[in-house]
Amino acid sequence: MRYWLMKTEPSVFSMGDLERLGQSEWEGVRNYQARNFMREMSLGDRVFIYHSNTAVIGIYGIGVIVGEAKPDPFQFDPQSDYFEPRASKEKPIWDLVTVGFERLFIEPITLNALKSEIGLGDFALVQRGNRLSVMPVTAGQWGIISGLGGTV
DNA sequence: GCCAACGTTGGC
DNA sequence: GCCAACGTTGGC
Repeated sequence: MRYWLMKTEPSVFSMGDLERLGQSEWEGVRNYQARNFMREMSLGDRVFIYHSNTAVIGIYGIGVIVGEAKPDPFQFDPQSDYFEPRASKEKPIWDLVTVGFERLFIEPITLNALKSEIGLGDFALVQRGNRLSVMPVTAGQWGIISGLGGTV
């Protein structure tokens, strides 16, 4: 089993939405590196769910991969913001995975807390200018982050 | 709302 | 293949 982190803007889709729905397809990823990471995901992989562009930025809970990568149907929909004119059903470009709800933290693990944790210097999320919306988390990083709270 | 950092596009 | 221009991300 591997570990990951996925970002979301809570005004679009939040950890609370995931809890309410039980699971959700993670459409709209339009970055090749992020897509390639999604293709590496396996059933049962754990995912930190991170809220960006919000008042309290940080990790709000844990999800689990319940559906592996498959073509994102929104790329075929001209009415969608996620439409991709270069894609066809024969040659899709973008994928999505399905994320299931596992746990909502009582309090988020804030970006500030992650940044001040000495053992997380190599973590892509806390490096300057990082814009990747899907990234791997090592088992060591997962352990450190889990120890920062949230699960209490 | 600002703007630095970054990925993508497209002309050459 | 280079790289300037452009659009987007995301913290502040």
